[in-house]
Order: sequence, then structure tokens, then C-alpha cells
Amino acid sequence: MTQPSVKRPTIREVAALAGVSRGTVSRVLNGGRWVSEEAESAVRDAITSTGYKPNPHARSLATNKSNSVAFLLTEPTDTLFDDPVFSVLVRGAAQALARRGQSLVVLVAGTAAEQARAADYITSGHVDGVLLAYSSHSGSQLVTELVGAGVPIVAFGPPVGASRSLGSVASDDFNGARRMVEHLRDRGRSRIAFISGPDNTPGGVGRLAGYQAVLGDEFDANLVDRGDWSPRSGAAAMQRLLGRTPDLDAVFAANDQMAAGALSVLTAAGYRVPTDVAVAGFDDTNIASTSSPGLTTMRQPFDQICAEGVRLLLDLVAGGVPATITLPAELVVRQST
Amino acid sequence: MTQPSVKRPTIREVAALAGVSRGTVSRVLNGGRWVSEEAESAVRDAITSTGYKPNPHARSLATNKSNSVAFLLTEPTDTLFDDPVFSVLVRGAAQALARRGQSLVVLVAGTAAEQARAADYITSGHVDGVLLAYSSHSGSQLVTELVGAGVPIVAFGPPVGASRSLGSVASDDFNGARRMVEHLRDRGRSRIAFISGPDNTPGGVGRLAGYQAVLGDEFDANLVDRGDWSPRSGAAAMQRLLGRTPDLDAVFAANDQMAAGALSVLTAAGYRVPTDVAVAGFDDTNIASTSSPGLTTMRQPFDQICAEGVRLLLDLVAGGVPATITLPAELVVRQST
DNA sequence: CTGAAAGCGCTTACAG
DNA sequence: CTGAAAGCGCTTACAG
Repeated sequence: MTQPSVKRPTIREVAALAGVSRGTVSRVLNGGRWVSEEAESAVRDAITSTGYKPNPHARSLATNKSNSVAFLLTEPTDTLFDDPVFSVLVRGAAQALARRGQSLVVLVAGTAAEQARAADYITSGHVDGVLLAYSSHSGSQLVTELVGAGVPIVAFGPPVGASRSLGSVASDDFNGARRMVEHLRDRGRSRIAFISGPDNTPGGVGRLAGYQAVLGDEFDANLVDRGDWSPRSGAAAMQRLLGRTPDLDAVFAANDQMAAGALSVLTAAGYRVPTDVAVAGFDDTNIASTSSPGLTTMRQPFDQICAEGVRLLLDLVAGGVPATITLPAELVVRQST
Repeated sequence: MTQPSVKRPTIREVAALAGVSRGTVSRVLNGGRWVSEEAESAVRDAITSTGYKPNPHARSLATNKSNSVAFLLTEPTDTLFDDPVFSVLVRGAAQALARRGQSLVVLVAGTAAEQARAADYITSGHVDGVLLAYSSHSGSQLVTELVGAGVPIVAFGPPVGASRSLGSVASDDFNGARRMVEHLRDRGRSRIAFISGPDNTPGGVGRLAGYQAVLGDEFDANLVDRGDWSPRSGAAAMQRLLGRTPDLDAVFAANDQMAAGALSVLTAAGYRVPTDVAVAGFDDTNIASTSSPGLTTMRQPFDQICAEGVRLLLDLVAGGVPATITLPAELVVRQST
């Protein structure tokens, strides 16, 4: 037996109570321009006394704006979603949007079926734009489709591929990686290995390039291996590196998770960290402060990244042009180096 | 210069092309009952040839259903959101909802202002119901308000407080904790410490009770300390425990994060894990498999939890009554015990 | 099984 | 500054 709940008040009730037309109420609701002071205050009083709240669907229907955006995840497995970066981005984006009266819909689209559904959902008008989380090739077809449909999109991470039509926000991977390698050198390390992310991945490219840039002539391909961002892959890469270059005295992984994986392999193999081998990561997610020893890492300014990403996207929705924003990463030194 | 994009086809175009009324198209769209085969196929053809997609806002306005639910986070800080459990729940809930044609809106409401905004958002009709993530006292006022407004709610975690009006889904904390303590005893441990979550917290209560139940007469209050779920708090609790009961030979934390914090303190203090002290957690989040040594833990069946939570909530939205579901947790043994 | 019509609750030119 | 009215794109009794 549901409550015979009284019907919610509509703009009609408010108008009647305030003694004005519905149009006037609407104008008050939408900024209050072209409304006399008396009318405005009468309307505001009527709103509070009736407890009126605008029906968002009616509004969206009339304006053809949903006032919400999608957070689109196109990675296939749990591997990447488990990445703490995602929860930080989701939270940050939701908060930044809320401040502007917009909301965030989470779309998980790893499988082909999910991607088809996501494309449908997005192009149906449920959302005004899309925040793209670390999308690599796995989502490229979907992204291409969305771009073709004219959907405003901003990617977290450096632009890849169709960058002309996408906005993007990222931390400065190149200089961040350089900074970390310099830090390791300052600590007296000379055989610095690098565990990169997957090829062609946002983030993967720039960090490797930064590493190479500092090493210059000393660059040794044997000191470089690759993971897929997961801790497990970092551990495997570390194993291979130890086999190939047992004289390494530092390892810098392109994210914290792989660094943590590398750390556990080193520990298990009897190396002391940082005495024998220094370990460094990238991101400064909670895994960095949690592992023992604590992980030295480059902190991505996630709050800023989210705020700028949201701003960029809403600009695009309002008819602006795509921009690319790069923000500096900051060195955070802990016990591992 | 925006594309002078052709207007999207509406139900009107589809009806015209199919040679039927808009009502008939609508019936096809909504299940196809009371529609002749010829009419149905004509409509379907018209839909594909026009590329028609229903406008969700028009539909919501007419049906008074939003077809989306909120994922509400009422914890104040980053501490808890950093908890990997959240990203798992968000992802799982979003996927379970997508399968049913519904979507998930993320609402972060830690501050009072955010909670007021969230209440407004929810009661405005943006969503049909709420998935409540691990809400303790911090969100109780908001929850009370929502319950009062008749909003369907399902909580992740065992019911606390106003359980009569909320549905809930949780893993079996009590028996899960019992199982873990028994495992530690099987491993020959006799001085088993426990790090609990905050008082009155869903999850915190049952796990502590399970621990106590196994120990019975041997229960020693000195072996129990408390954290706030964060790694840092687990480390602090471990420190206190070591000071108070240096003879402990195992520590069981109520979640993986606190276990990881405890682990790092033990390691730093020169204890060998598990030789000197065994360490166990709860949840089986990625932190458990990442730490070294790997953490023995109780795995929560998150996929099931999400699926059941969504089912329950949609039932409630459809007029059902609140139910409480408890799912078994599973022991996962790694190197730390 | 099907169509005509009312209704969902807003917004927005258009006159004044 | 304000009201009357059309329009946004669906759904759903109601007749037939």
C-alpha cells in the first residue's frame, strides 16, 4: 500500500499562489532577468511555501539539455578499473560537476555489447557530453562513433589519435618522468630501469620519453620493460629486468601499481629497498602511501585535472572549441628511494 | 560554427513512415503488446531506416520515471572514497543497472552543503531510487530525510538504524570473521589481535562479533584496537597493539586497508610476516593481492552484492517491500598467514 | 488491434 | 516587465 502521496506542486501552483503567469515563474527560475522585484519575491515566497522543485525531465525536454555528462570507461577488464585512479577521477568529476549543477552518469563499456549500449545511451540525449577515462585502442571505435555523432568529449590523459575533435586534460608526463629520473640520479643511482605502460597508451608514451630524455646516451634498452598498469604486470616486468640486468640499482615504474608489483618482487628476492634498489612510481594513489616502504612517486593533481576537465567539457557543450590542458606533476618523496 | 545537424527523427516521423499512429509506435517501443504483426514490423523498419531513438526526457516526463538511480556517498573525506571497495561497487552497480536499461548517477555528499544538494537532487525526481554506499552516522540525517520523502533506498552493508524502511545487501560479516579466526587458529596462532572499524559502522559490528564468538573465554580486550578503515589508522592501531601486547602472534584487521597498514608497521618493526606474526584482512580488494607478502583475506562477493542490490532497489521502485540479503564471504589464503 | 486526443511540466519567442 | 500560447516528444486511457 503506497502512501497516497499528495501530488508534487508544479510551476502552475507556484504561479497561482504568486499571482503571476507560469512564464514569470520560469524566468525567476532561470536567472531572474526581466522580472520585477515584486514579482520575483512573490515567486520566491510561493516556491518556499509550496516546496516546489522544478521537474528536471520537463525542463530537459523543453531545453534539449540533460544537464548531465557521462563518465565513460572503455577498458575491458577489472584490471584497470581497479586502478585507484578511476575512483579518484569519478569522485573529482562528480564533485566538480555538482558545483555547476550538473551530474555524472557512470558508463562501463568494456565488452562490445556494452560499448554498443553506451553509444546508444549517449547519442539518445541522456547526456550532453562525455568524460573519457584513459581510453586506449579498446575504446577507439566507440570514440570514433561518438565523435562522428558530434558528441562533445574531453579525455583524461594526453590526446591520442583523433585529438583534433577531443578536448583533453593531463598531467605533464614527460617532465614528470624527467623529474623522477633526476631525483633518482641525485640519490646516486646510475642503473635506473624503467617499467612502461602499454604502447600507444595515454600516459605510457610521455613517461617513457621523459625517462629517455634524461638518460640520453646512457639509455640502455635492456633496462626497459613493459607492463599493462596492473601490479601483477609490474611484478613480471621486474622479474625479467632482474634476469637481464642484475646490476640495476633503481626501478621507475610508469604508475604506482606496477611499482608496487616490482617492489614485492624485489623484496621477495631479498633485495633491500631502497638500500640495494630504489623504487619509484607515478600518480600518488593510495597504494603509494600504503605500501611498505612508502613509494616515492609523482603526484598527479587530480582535483585540478577533474575541475579543468569538467570546465572544458561544459565549454564544449556550450559551443566552445576543444582545448588541451597540461598540468604539472609534483615529486613526492617517501622511503622507497 | 556548429553543424546544421538535421533534426533528430521523432516518433512522429516513424509513425508517418510506418503508416500508423504515434500511439502504435509507442506501443511497439514499450513491449509490443496489443500490436499486430504487420504494424509491428512496419514500425521496426521505420525505426531502423530513420535511425530513430526515443527521447529519454520526453519519456520520463510522460511516465514519471527517470530510469536511473543514484549512488550516494556520504562519507566526509577522501579516506573512504579511496577505499577500493567503492570503485568496485560503482562499477558493479553501473553494469548491473545497464543490463536492465537503467543508469547510475554518482553523488558525492560529504559536506553539509553537498548533502543538502544531494537531497534536493534526489527528491527532484532525477532518480527513482538510491544505492547507499557504506553510510555511517555522517549521512544519517540525509538518509532520514530521504526515507521521510519516501525515496526507495538500498544500502550496501548490513542494515543500521532505520532498517525497517531500507533494503540492504551485505556479505556475512559475522561468519566471515569467524572463519578467518578459525583459519588463524588452524595455523597455530593463539594470541590473535583484532583491528576493528569505527563503532556503529556497518561491517564493523559483525566482524568484531565474529572474532569474539570464536575466542569465547579467551577473549582479551587488550588484543582489540580500532581504526577508521584507512591504512594509516591500521598502522596506528598496530603500533598500540604492539605496545600493549607484544606477545601477539597474529593480527586480523576488519578490512584490507587497515591490514596493509598493520603489515607495514610490523615489517618496519622487524617482525617477519607470517613467521612471527600472521596478518589477515577482509574484502579482498586489490590492495590484498598487491601487498607483499600477499594478504590472506575474506573475499566479499562484490559482483553478487551489486547485482542483488540493484535487483532489490528496482523491486522497491516498482512498489516492493524492503528486504535484507546476506551473502557468504570466502576465505582467500595468501602468504601473510 | 488502433487512432485521436489529452496530458506530463517546463521554456521561450512573440506581443504588448 | 509580463501574459498567452505554442512547443518540446513521449505515453496512455478511452472509444471503437
